[in-house]
Amino acid sequence: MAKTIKDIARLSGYSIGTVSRVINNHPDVSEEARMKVEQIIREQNFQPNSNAKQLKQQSNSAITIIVKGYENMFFESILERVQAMLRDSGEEAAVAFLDEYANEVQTAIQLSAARKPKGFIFLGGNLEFFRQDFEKIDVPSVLLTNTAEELGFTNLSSFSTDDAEAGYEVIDYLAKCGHTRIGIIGGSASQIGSQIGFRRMMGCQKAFDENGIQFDEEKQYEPSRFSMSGGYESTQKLIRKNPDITAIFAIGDTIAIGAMRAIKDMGYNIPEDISVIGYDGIESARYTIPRLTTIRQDTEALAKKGVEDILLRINYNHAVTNENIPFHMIEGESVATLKKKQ
Amino acid sequence: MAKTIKDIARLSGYSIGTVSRVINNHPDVSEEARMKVEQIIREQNFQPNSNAKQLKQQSNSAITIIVKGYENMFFESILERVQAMLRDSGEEAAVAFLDEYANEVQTAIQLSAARKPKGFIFLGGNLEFFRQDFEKIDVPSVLLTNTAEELGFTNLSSFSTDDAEAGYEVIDYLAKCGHTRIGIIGGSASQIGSQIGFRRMMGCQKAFDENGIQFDEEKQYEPSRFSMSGGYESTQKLIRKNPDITAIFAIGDTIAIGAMRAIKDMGYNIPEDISVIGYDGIESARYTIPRLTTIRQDTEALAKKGVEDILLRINYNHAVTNENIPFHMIEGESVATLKKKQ
DNA sequence: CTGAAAGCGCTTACAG
DNA sequence: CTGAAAGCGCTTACAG
Repeated sequence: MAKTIKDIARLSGYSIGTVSRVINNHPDVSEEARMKVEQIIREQNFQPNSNAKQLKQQSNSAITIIVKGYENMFFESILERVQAMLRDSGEEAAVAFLDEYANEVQTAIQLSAARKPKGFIFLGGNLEFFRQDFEKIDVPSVLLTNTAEELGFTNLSSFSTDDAEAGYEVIDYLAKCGHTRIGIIGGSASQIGSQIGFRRMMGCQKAFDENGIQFDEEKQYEPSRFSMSGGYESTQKLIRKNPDITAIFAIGDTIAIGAMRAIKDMGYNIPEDISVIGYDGIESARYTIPRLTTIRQDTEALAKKGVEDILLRINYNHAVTNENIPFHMIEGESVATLKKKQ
Repeated sequence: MAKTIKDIARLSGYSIGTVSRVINNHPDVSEEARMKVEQIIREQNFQPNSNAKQLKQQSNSAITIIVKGYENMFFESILERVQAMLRDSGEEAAVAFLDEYANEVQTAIQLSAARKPKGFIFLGGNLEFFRQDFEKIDVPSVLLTNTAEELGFTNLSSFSTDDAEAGYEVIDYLAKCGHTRIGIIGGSASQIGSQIGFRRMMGCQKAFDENGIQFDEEKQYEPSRFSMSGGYESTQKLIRKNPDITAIFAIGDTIAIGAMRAIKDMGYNIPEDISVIGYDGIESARYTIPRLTTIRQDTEALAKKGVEDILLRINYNHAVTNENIPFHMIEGESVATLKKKQ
């Protein structure tokens, strides 16, 4: 049978009020009482009931990590890091996996009502959902891999990669390698600026323009879920529409891995016939055959800064931060340099 | 401001007792009252306070999922499924990632004292740790991917694949394909029967014997963490020790993916020079180039049965179950059939 | 079928 | 410094 604060009170000879004060390190307890109560607590191996405590304090349950997408290996690696860091700080972490297209803010609102989490960490997020409903959330939150700066919420920090800049770099790199017939897969570019994919596309467009390359979104872009099967299918569609394509930019490594397999299954070689470039820099990308060329997002920094920021804001009255984390391109073996046409 | 059951009572014109009965689907409520109360709940977007509920019901905090290993993609896929199923049942899930070699039972004991979880789901586990300390855990628990049958705990179910049988099938398959110089990587075979790797090895040994194939563990086996980098390194070691090897059995797909990359980097082709066969049947294995031949563990069944079992045992007095889930081999493109020597 | 009331284990003004 | 007591939001016998 679990002990309660009442048992400790009885055993120690003090009241439950005093026991509670000892447990919560209140200053106004005599040294004598503190010693005695602590001894009994140790003897009885007593642990306060967190339900009662939280009910009374109107406080809050575990920090909740909301992961958008079941099959996105990039988020999985961040999740593992975030949970481990939270754990090292003595914070429990609840996790909710959501469909990639689900409304993560609605989910957070529901969880808020039911369990009052201390805070939320979003792995991926659609800014439109935040704009609509995030005001209903009043606990410190962090958005990872997308920037929330433009929203201006005072309880939402964000750490992300400069997606436009990275998108620019990818296309510019392909152009410098001599590619002019380039396809892009992944995300849903049509969304009005709220999605990761959109910002990456903006950067791409700039690089197309600067390099004088034609890009017909209708024809050379194919949306895709952030999954291997999504990448596989959208690549098939893209190549059927554009049989003369020489390079594909998959805006997520998970998508890229599906793309590579599709290219192979359609009888082409990578990179001889079609080059592939990814985005994220997940561990798997270092083991594909051929190795994937990709943009490496700094997972450790993303996780570390996100966790530090939320812990600080949960415990103190710190202001939010919106920060871009540097990225860099990793050259693998999946991009070919084309001969210049004379 | 969050609504309480009191607000719903006031707004609906019924008492809080009746509201509570509606929420908990008690039978003795008039249809009329049920409709009215449910309508108000919907209108107000009311969520019961789980702290109060759990306090009253003397129940406990979230079901905790303990994942052994940070980089094992097989566990990641089960984790996502388990969390989603728990969520659909209205159960919150806390997650703790541990190092592959950490003591998961000690971790569970610590978490028990601090938060009294309703139950534990272990993704992977070392039977030796369970034997030593699991008696200290008194909540319903489930071990996934390893069998706990021999331990006889009355609060620990287990669902797993018949590892010995599957190991046997792998080696027998390679033998039938004409392979006689076979290497095995992954796990730590030397452990005394407690580890997954050991049971798989037992099955392998049987197949070696039946097929009259030599297997010198010292020379043809290489331990490895369940990670891509682990697979990469152990494959390098194995091939250096056995340059004439024609097939490698990696006892986890994550390991196998590392192995394939290592083989390639050493200048060999798969499967022409060296065949590779994996274990688990993770999604990534369907996208490798070449596609990985592997043993598919039934992830959905593992997750589904594990969750159903723990929910039943949390709420009722059901007995534990120890069940083997059927597996099957998926033939990919990573195993070559050798010409019979005359 | 419904309401009034006790009580889950805790925290925290309040009074002394 | 300490105790008695109210109350957090819920569930559930009990009485009607």
